[in-house]
Amino acid sequence: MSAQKPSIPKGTRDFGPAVVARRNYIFGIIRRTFEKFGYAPLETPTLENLSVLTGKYGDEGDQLLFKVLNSGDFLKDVTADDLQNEDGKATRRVLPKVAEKGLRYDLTVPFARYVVMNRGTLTFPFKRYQIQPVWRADRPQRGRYREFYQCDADVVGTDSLLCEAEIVLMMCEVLNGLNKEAKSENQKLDYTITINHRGVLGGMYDALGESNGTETNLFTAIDKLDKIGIDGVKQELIDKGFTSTEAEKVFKLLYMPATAIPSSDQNQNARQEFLYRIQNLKKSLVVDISPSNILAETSERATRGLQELGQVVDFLTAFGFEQFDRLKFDPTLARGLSYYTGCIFEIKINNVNMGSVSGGGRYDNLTGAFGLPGVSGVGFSFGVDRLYDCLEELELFPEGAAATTRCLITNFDAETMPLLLPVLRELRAAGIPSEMYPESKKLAQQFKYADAKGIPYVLIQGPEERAAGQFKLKELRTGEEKTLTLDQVLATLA
RNA sequence: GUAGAUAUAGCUCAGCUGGUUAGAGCGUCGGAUUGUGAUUCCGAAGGUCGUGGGUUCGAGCCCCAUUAUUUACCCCA
Repeated sequence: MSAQKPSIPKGTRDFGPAVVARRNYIFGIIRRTFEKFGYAPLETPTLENLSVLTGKYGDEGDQLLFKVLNSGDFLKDVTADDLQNEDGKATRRVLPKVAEKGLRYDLTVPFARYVVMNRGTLTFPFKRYQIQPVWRADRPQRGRYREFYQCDADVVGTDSLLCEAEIVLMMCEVLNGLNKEAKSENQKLDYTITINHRGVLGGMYDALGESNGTETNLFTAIDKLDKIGIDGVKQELIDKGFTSTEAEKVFKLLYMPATAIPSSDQNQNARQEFLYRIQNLKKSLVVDISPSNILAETSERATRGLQELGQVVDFLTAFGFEQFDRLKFDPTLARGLSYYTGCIFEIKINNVNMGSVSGGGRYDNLTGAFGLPGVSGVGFSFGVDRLYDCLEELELFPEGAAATTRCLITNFDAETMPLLLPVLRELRAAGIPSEMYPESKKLAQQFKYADAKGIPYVLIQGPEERAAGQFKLKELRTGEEKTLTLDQVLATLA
């Protein structure tokens, strides 16, 4: 029997020590930001009941769920009739009988489930963050994995747009934090936070009047504007049942001339531009709504959406937010998840070819699916795996993030090694991560070990040093060697 | 689900029009240096060329199939 070649499922990865250290660096910045804004940690099970997961992400989402086969005789409830596939629905019939659990697909739905199950004990508004892996049975490709981490922060139980404003603040704080290590300006993550409102999108649909195309088709088509261009979107709209007149109308609404009130304050300019665009769109929507129809109404949801976007900007201004140049209003932003109802967010890194590294939005009725209607929530999520790929491409990781051990004690021979164990204890007691090389191999080998592991210092006490009651401490980076007493060693390494 | 690309040493990849014994760099191991890494010099090990068929006097190279990986589309973090 030949040994099998080991492998891991596609779309999954091992994380070696150096990678884990750098991932923890990212997690740390995100976690500290969430906590600074008053979010409390939550963890939920890897497995959820399929009844919790299915139907929350649309038909495509259900397809991407990893289902877990029941334990034991998982075929015991399946009948011969179930397996008849003349109608092509055998899979649908059999699935609930053989699998009742699945891997979580995101962190928001488990959170909603948790909120409903614990509504009696929670204090609202409830702010929680959650950093855990999720699984999607997707086709892996650049920046897309089947197992990846999400870092969610959500608030439920308040409609206040302060939450939306704070999401922008947290997004900036995390990305600014990640840019701290940048050695030059063009090494930084050049990020843009895009914001839109589902009401604005809905208002555009309303502005078309009676149409054969569906609202969802309109949203997903214009979301692709930056990818496939005006003609591409137009074609897709027509394919999906819109008339070319309607398509033209959509582009008329999206067309927003740039404002021109230049001043020396870039932050002020960006803020003005944002507000100007909102005003502009508001006018367009009103003017263009079915002028021939006497019963035409100004779309209520559009008005509400634009008003809320303005409110978010006002809160940010009052807070003293100074990065309006990072915040763009983009009426074409749609985002896939169907449960969003209010503001929606997305972060793109402009100088790295990567999908969005963060996204989120408000959902007015997420807990409704679990029997608790009328609770509003808003939240967002960072994709750590994508952020990692971006930082790596820009070489933005701090040096030494990978090293754990600070000092290696060399091992001369089996007899004297135990005599140095008290020294090892003292190093550790002083809070210096240290290790003794476990075998009495030749020194070259032990030095190579320290070098390969990125250990900065090697401590030596051979017969000569012992006779003098001293130690030799070598700093590998410089090659410098010093003969020191133990106290001096501790002082150097501390 | 749709379309393309790739598969050769532990890793990254060369390999010409199909022609003798399969190549490099890095890494690993040994030595130069029996108390010193990285750097320098010398040496060694390491291959069923993804797998299975076919064409040919002859296949790493051409053809077919298959598997794996990967990129783009759809969708998404």
